[in-house]
Amino acid sequence: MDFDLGARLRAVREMHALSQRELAKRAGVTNGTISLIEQNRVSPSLSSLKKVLDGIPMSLADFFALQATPRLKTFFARDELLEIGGGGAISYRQVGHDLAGRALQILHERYAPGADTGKAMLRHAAEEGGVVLKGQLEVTVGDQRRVLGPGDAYYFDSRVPHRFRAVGDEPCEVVSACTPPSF
Amino acid sequence: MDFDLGARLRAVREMHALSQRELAKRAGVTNGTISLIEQNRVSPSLSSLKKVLDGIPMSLADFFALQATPRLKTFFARDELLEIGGGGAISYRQVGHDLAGRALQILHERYAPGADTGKAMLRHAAEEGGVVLKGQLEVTVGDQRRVLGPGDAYYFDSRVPHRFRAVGDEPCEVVSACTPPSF
DNA sequence: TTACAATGTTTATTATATTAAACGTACTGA
DNA sequence: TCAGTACGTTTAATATAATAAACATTGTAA
Repeated sequence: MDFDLGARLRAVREMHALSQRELAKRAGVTNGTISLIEQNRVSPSLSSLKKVLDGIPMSLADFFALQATPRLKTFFARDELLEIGGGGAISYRQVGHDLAGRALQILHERYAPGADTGKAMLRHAAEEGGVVLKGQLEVTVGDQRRVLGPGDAYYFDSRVPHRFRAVGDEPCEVVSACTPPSF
Repeated sequence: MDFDLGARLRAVREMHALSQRELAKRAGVTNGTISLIEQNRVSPSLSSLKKVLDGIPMSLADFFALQATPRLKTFFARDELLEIGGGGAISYRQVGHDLAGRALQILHERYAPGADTGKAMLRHAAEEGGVVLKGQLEVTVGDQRRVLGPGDAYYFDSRVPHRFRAVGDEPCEVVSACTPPSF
């Protein structure tokens, strides 16, 4: 075997918060069978593996498709987030460095008091949204304008001209997402 | 088994213009083994099936993908996820009202201490990411697991089974985004 | 026809997977 | 502290898969 069948089954089982005995009961096999499979001490018959996956439930196709999934970097520590506008009035921390081919761009944004994306109102394709965490953010989309506070959010077609501006005395913090990446 | 494994193997073998003996030789099994499998008179061990497919050659993922039925309604899987973890332990607010036709789904999520999605979801939505704002969130993606704190983030292919769990004493807060199902 | 080679199938034996039950550990509440 | 429970692991017995070899059929060439 060129992949760790046991480890994969164990990962999937634990992901579903099932004990070996609980899964065994649902699958109609014994807990010992699952234990031995997870330790790679046996190579299960397809009928057994099918029963076990039915108990989760997961299809054989999905189970084996997991090995074909290319693994990207998944977790990012705070200081690993790419600082895009560092030092300026507006700074961005981008979730994921290497965005090539990715379908989403997620940003943790900080606006200094009074910071403004400017009047240019960049137009990029697709859609965009975000949640305000701290401070007050004035959002202008087309002819609509509104000041958002913590917990407020926005969502719009980003082909419409738009603009962000931090108002008030304190810094403003936002998490936003847009698709596709516009950089 | 809810599908005809033997017939599928036979079809694949004949498609490649291989005799049972020729394939057996390449695979390192006996011709009898292949005959019995194709007649569904045995349920092959995974090690045997793997050897046989290697002789064709074809991956297990491809072999089982042949039976894969297109998963519709994956779009609603997220709602199911939230219902399961619901009852107050996990609350969320979706940015925007009607999700239909949108390119992005953005959620502001709050996990009570110990709250757990408890389910590994398989979705057709391509990618997913988020930023932790408060508390400690244990994120499991495939067989990778990590505890994230404020400012930390995650990003992954959401077809991989995944799970979120709030650890520690304080509530956990996250803003996440994912691309919609691809039909 | 005859002989031969290649095909898929079947069978007795051997190897292995699965079961049922026991085992060890850790956690929990009385 | 002591049961009681749930967990993963291990082991002897049993069920099943894999092998090696024989069997049956078909097609082809001498």
